[in-house]
Amino acid sequence: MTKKITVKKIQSIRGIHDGLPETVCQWQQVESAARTVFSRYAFNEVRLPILEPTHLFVRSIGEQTDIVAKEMYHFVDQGHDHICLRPEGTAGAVRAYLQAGLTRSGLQRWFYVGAMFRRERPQKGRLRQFQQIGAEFFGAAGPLADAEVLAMAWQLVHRLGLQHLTLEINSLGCPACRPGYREKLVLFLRQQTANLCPTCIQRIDSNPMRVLDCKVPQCQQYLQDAPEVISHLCDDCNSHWQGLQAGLTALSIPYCINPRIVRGLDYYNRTAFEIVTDQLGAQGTVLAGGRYDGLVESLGGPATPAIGFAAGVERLALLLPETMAEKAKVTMVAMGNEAVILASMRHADTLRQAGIATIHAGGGTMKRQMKIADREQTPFCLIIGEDECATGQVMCKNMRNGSQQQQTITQAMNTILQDG
RNA sequence: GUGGAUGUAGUUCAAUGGUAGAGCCCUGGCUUGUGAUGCCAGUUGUUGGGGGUUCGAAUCCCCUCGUCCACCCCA
Repeated sequence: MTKKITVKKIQSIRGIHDGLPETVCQWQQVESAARTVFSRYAFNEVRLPILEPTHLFVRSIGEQTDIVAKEMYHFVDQGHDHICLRPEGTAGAVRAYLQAGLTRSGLQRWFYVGAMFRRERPQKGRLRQFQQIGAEFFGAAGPLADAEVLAMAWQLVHRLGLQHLTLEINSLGCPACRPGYREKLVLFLRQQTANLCPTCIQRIDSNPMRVLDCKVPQCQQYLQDAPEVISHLCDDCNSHWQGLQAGLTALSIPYCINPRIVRGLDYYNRTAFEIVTDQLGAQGTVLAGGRYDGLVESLGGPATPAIGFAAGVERLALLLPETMAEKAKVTMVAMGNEAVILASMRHADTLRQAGIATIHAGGGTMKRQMKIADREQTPFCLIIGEDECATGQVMCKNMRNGSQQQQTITQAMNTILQDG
């Protein structure tokens, strides 16, 4: 008698999911679209660390942001270093750019794909470990760079065949003009305190621009007449803003102005943009980015203009049609003694080396092996028994129409390759 | 961090305090070396986990974990 022992199943961590074949297939579609599009804009891939010093994000993203204040996975390692799992990509990219001493190497166009970590409550389109495709363009100050980067982002979603997406743009001003605007906004908001939600009232002092994208309908109602950044831009910011729009128009990129776009991360200035969908519930932002001219300097480098964006791989994948994992082309069926089995293995390998994805049904009864071929949906079956083995041939069966004929392995290979 | 819904076989779902079941999947069979439909047979569960109430709990209560959705935040 054997006693059945049940072992407690180990589960993945909350909000951290496995990528199984069908899902990964979609991720790869997103990635390959990005690689194709980005390479046309001469952006080069970088692979950056997942672990970074905690301080990097405190300094760049801002201590007051939710990401840093409560969502980072951080810990002290055995050497007493403060380390965290990166919650986003831009800070690490800037750190690497500085560390490599590239500030005098002209323009740098980078992109990356990788996992980011934020300890949030999971929800549709929101995971604790998720993947971002990001792009960063260092060293270009003019609006042409903004237009190109936005165009690249737009081409990415376009290449994925996604419909019903909107590109929204805004300008956040700069350290020269934002304080003046901020004062006007605070003045306006103070007159509305009776009508605003408690969170908004709190934010009037802490971060007044965030009030603008409050989702409470009543707040939005009273914010309709709020002063907008884009009508309070300084001359430089305004000409940059106009230049961006001229660029987008010249490139025939459809966009709409959304003066409510603000940024949770502290380092953004001037151009801010998002590509949004109405098909993902509350998590409608599929790609977001903007200009961050002050970040390189604030991390200890020379003043360097820069612009970038990040796209959520899982969110984009949610918009893609369902896909099938990669299927094999041929099932190898072997009937007979060991010599036959070995011959079938050699044949399978010959096919693979010719670039034909092949699975071996593993011997056993004919029926069992044919069922495997059927389940795997391979369009062809190569059957080898003692007869075929003796004549150096295989039975090549077309599983779609049921026809079959004896052929040499080379002939069979041609038949399969011609099938497309 | 807050709120709502939810958790039963590999999977989709039944079972309204009284013996845990069905479809699909899977395995084998319906004579010899041929899959999809058909027929027959078979395997599968600490009912997420732990406590409590009860003669008796998948069912009621408490705790905990996961999932989904929303708030918040963001990609």
